[in-house]
Amino acid sequence: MSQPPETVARRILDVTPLMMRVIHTEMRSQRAADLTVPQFRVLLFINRNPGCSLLAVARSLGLTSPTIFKIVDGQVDDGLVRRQDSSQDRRKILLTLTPRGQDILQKTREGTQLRLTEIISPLSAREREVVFEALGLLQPLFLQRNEQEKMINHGERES
Amino acid sequence: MSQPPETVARRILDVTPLMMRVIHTEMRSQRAADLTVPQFRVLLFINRNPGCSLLAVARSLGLTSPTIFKIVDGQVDDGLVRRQDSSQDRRKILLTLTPRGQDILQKTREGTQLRLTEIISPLSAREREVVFEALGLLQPLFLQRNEQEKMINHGERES
DNA sequence: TATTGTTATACTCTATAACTATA
DNA sequence: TATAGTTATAGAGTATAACAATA
Repeated sequence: MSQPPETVARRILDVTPLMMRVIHTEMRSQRAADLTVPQFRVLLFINRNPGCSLLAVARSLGLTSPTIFKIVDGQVDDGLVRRQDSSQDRRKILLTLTPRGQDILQKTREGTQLRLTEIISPLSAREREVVFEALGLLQPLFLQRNEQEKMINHGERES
Repeated sequence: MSQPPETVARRILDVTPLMMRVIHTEMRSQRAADLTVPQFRVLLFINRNPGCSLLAVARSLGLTSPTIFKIVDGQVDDGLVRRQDSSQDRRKILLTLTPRGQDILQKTREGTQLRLTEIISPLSAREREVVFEALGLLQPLFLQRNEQEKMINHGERES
């Protein structure tokens, strides 16, 4: 009845890329305002953490600062993100979403969510409950892992 | 108790990129033979379908032929994939894994699976069962969706 | 010295468009 | 005419290395 951890891990490895591919395709479609997944994630973080720094974004996404710099730079050009100098610590910048950025974020989220809703529509109420619970179990584990990898990288850089 | 489809969809959208990020990082690490996720998926498909054509790979992954061509071309250069001309239909090529390709695929799969196993180790037996069942429910839905999108693209191209 | 952001460079993934060879 | 593979081109994501400004 109960699955060994390796079997569950294998299934995560099989299914996650499939889901990611669908999410990616939907976000690039015109319906969802044509964001890439990393762009979407950056907007999401800034929306949840207005006034955050560039490095805060990079750390939360598990990416490097040049990577985030380029993405944010493009979003500033596109009028989605506002970049201000911090008066507290003049090395830092403060990132916030523009109204347009908020709008695009919401449209993308709604569009993608709608598509995912269609895809899972064959599930019964009980099956939806199972999926919901499962992802709720996985979320903190993978969040924590992202943090740990960040710290490991930090340690390696300094050694 | 039961979650509406939109809530479940939202959670898929929240959690999938987190998992994908961990999978990506693990595959790029030296432990797992340094493949990208698309490279891994190509090797996986050829391994399951020896003698397949380039377009078969592209369709199964939901990507275009130039994209797959470049990935496969690099893998042929790296000695992971063998590309032969088909004697039946001389437009086609036959793709197979070399022993080295099989070896790298297995090492990558094992390494990534091991990392995922570590990450989910806090789960109880019952929780593992929930995760396993949930992903088993999602897999066919997202597989089917990939196929549908492929056909939609086909239709649009011909119109 | 350490941190924050930035620039330079290089590589991979991805798509569209256009092409060749074959059916 | 249609299909399989290829090439050219362009844009986005990603990392490492090196740098300037600030703390």
